[in-house]
Amino acid sequence: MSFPTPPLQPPPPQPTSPHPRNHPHKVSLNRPTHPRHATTHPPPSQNSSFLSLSSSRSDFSADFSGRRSTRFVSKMHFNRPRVSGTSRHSSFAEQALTEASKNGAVLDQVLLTFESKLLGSDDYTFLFRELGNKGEWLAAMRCFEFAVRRERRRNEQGKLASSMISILGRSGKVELAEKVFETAVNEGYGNTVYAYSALIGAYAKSGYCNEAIRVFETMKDSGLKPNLVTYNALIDACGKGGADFKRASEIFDEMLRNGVQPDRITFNSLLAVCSGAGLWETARGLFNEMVYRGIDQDIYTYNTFLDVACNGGQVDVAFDIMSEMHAKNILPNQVTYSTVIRGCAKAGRLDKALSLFNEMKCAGITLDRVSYNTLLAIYASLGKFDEALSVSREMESMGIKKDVVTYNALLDGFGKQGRYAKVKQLFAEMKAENLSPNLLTYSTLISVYLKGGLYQDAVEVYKEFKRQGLKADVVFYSKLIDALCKKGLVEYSSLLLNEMTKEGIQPNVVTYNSIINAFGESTSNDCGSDNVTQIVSIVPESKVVCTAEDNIIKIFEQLTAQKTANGKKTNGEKQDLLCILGVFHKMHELQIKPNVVTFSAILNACSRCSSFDEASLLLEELRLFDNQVYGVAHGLLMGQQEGVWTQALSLFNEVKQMDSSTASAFYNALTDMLWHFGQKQGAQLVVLEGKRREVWENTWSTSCLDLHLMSSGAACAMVHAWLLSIRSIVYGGHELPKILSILTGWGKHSKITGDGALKRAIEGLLTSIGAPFQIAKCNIGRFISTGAVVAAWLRESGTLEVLVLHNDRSHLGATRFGQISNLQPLPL
DNA sequence: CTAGGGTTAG
Repeated sequence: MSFPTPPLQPPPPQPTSPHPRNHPHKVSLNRPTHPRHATTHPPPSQNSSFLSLSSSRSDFSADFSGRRSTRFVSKMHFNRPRVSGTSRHSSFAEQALTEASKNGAVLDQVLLTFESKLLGSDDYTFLFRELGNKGEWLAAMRCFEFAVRRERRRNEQGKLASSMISILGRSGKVELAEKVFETAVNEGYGNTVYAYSALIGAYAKSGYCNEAIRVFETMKDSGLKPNLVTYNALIDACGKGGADFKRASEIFDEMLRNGVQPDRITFNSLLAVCSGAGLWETARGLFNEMVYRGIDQDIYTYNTFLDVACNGGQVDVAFDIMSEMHAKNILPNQVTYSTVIRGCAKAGRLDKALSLFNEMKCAGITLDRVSYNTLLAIYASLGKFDEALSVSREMESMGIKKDVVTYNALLDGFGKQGRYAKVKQLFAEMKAENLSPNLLTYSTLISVYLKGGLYQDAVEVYKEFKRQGLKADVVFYSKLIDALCKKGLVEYSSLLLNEMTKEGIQPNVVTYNSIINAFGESTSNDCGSDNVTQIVSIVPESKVVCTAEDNIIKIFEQLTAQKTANGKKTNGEKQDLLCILGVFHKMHELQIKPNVVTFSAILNACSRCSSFDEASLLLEELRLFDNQVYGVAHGLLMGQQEGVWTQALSLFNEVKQMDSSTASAFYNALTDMLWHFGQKQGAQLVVLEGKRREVWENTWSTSCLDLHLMSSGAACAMVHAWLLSIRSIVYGGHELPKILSILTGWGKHSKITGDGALKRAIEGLLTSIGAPFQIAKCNIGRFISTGAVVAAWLRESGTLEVLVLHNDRSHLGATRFGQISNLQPLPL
């Protein structure tokens, strides 16, 4: 057995209509936002009163449910004190708080002293809320219990319990909140809408959407009628817990059916659901719906709306929204700015991000902790360490101490540049400042060390991580798996995959995409059969009896011992491609929905494969999973004319909704694959479509062609198209600019970093077509020529012929042979 | 009951 045979029976999904909804031409390219664990969901509701929103250009296809990663929980701000309107407590309550806060104070005594003066539940609520806000849970709980015990009236006890639950919930103490709730119910004062709503809110804050819904059902079963606050809390839980929009809209529908009118907060929370799910179009629909219903927008609405726009890569729209805010006199605050700035940075518009910081300062908005960390992270990720460190100094001079986020950004930045000494120094400094490294700190460090081959350091950090009692999550493991894949150590990554599964942590689409990427890199990697078998045949139950010794430590120590484990050479590319099919099946089995990144990774693997048959076979097989997406890739590869292009355009529309780097990766991968297999005209069609949709910024002017963000295949196709357009300028009787240049950059964006593949490909292309360009003396990433020389060349008789591209293959079946012809063609 | 910041795939 040399490689795992992929299962032959077709998987359940029907190629004809993967969409339950009404989009016959809709392509099911799953967008890469917020990967989640797979869970199953009920079918879409038929009687959605949200029809106007969900059936207009909806982006439901993007949303294949499940829980999202822990990052959303860690993102939440606990301990944010509540801004209360009118205070109902007496001055005695404040005195009691002062007394209780004194050093050495015994709370029980303070409570007894003030018992006669405190005026019932409002005073006690004030007291334990303040204690809770200070993080003194035990004191808050004792105070609450004291208050409940001395209170006779049931409804007052109920008030106390609801307040306590919501205070605990806001601080992330969800278990304590549960306990208070249970006790309250058992003792007969917890069976109120308020207590239930508070508990739902507590679950919401911690991202436990399913639990919130479960409690909601229990509440209805016990005969209580949910009110506006209940529904709002529940929708909030959907947003925080990563539920899909469908789920939230079902709650919304139910709310309407029960005659509860949604308010501003309802809509703000619905918008937040869109933000998590990456549903820009839906968010726009909601925003319009608010206007239609006469519900005023506030700063929350706008900030959330901006967040959705930025997450969807719609930075220009974000600017429009900001001007709308000004017009409506809803003034942007720190949240507004840090949201949009981050959006700019994500979209690669750094100049704009930095100018927004200036704008912010000019507007008199002082940078806060988040703003500073955003700025610092931008610099750190660019490797601009002087600037990053200067931001951290400015931050401290403003009285904001560096926190874990600051350090994590610095560690990541320095680590990515291989500045290990600096990494170690920062890590020590962080601990010296009494900041506890968190899960992210550890995964960053371990990944940095693995990538650098510093396995011993990786082990040390991992051991420390274990000593801290932190629990690894899917992101933690995925990061390490990716690091190992990047080192070409697929077999070690598969051990980690096994290990995480045994620990009960399900891999997600990101985990698998890392692995698929590693398969593509076949020449430098060991993609031997054994590890692949492991990857596709993970069994949930533990095979190894796990002793006190941690398996990950064993794996890392093995690495340390072997040092360079890039051993045996693979049996060839054919095997790699079929391995991908196996991985794909495995993903399907685990209900992990592949997305556009999976698609790009697979196409990249095809581009590295010399066999057309293998590539087309793989794509054809994958049509069984997703005929629309892989049908386009396969159809273009086969040179099919009719039908495919229409479908391709609809695929491109889908991609256009995604952020620029996702979109360009997609176009790069698809064009590369087509170019690689001689479908050059097809490649050019795709690349021009990408250009038309501005996937690569500023690619094209008469005097300069900037290819630095493109893959080799895309760039080659683009060069042809550009030269042809220049040719028509010449033949139109116009002058060319004095200097023409073609930028390839330094290979920074190449799939294999720093190898200059793009530059070499363009150099080869220019030579082969006889284009008179030379490498510029002052810039090795630029080819130049003069307008006159190029014009003369373009006028030569043979030039047009070399510039016009053709497909090696056209029409279905023309070049089909071998096993492929034995396969049934699938309906398109 | 509502808003922004560090992490994984390309």
